[in-house]
Amino acid sequence: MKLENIEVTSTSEEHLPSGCAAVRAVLSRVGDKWTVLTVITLAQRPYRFNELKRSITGISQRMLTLTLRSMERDGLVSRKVTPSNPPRVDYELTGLGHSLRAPLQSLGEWAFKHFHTIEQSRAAFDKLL
Amino acid sequence: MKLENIEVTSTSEEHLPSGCAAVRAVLSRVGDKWTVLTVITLAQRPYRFNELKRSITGISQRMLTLTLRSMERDGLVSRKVTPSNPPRVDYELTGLGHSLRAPLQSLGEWAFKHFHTIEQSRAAFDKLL
DNA sequence: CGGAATCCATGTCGATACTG
DNA sequence: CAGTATCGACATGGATTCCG
Repeated sequence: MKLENIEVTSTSEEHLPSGCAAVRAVLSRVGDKWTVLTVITLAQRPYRFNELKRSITGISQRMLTLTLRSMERDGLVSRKVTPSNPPRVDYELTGLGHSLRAPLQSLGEWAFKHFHTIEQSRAAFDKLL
Repeated sequence: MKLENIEVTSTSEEHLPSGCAAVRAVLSRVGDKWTVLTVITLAQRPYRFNELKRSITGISQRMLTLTLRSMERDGLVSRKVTPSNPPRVDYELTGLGHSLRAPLQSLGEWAFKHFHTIEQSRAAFDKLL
C-alpha cells in the first residue's frame, strides 16, 4: 500500500478507480486552504464557531460553515452542541483529523525548505515575458 | 485556487508569516490534481507532450498546457524543445520536482490508509439527512 | 506534434441579510 | 451565538478551432 500502488493506477495499463478516487478526494480536501487552516488551528484545542472565525483570518462565515460541515462529514472533526443560552457549539479534531497532521507537516516542511527557490524561479521565469 | 493575501493568526510550529505563505503556495499546487498526477507520471522518466496527455487520463490539452507551464515556472519541471519535424518537446522533473515526491508519498499513504474510513463516515453522515 | 486562442458551462466564494 | 438563504462576481475547466 505504498506509493507504488498509486503510481501504478495512473501510469500503467491497469486503472484502479478506487485508488485514484481516494487520492483525489484527499488531495481536494488537503488542497483546500480553509481545511488546512482549520486543521492547524484545531490541532491545539477545541474551538467554538466564532472563535474559529476570529482565528482563521479572512474566512467568511459561509466558508467556515461549509468547511466544518464537510470535515465533519469526512470524520475529521466532531461537533458538540451545548443547548444553552446563548447556544454553544464546540469543534474538535477527531483521531482521524489528528492523523492528518503528520503528512501535512511533511508537506509544510517541504514548502518551508523550498519556497525561496520557487519564488526565485518564478521571478526568473516571469522576467523573460 | 487563489491563496494570496491571507493572514493566519493560529499558532503552530511553522507559523512564521513567510512559512504560512509558503505552505499555502505549496498546497495550492499540491491540491491541484493535475499537478499531482503530472508529478507522479514524470517521476519515472521524461515524457513528451502528447505522451503525457495519453498517460494522464482525463486531462484536457488546455489543462495539461497550463499545468506544465506553471510547473515550469515554479521550477518543478524542465521543458526541452527539439526543433525537428515533427517538433518534439520533452518534459522532465527537475531536482526540485523530484524532491516533492516524498511529501506527496506520505500524503498518498495517508489517503490509502484512511479513505475507507472516510467513505464510511460520509455514508453515515449522509444517511442522517 | 505541440501548442494558442476563443467560447461557454459550471463551480466557487464573498457579501449581505435574516433566523432561532 | 451559530448558523441559513440568496445573489452576483469571478475563477475553473472542457470543447473546439486554428496554426507553425
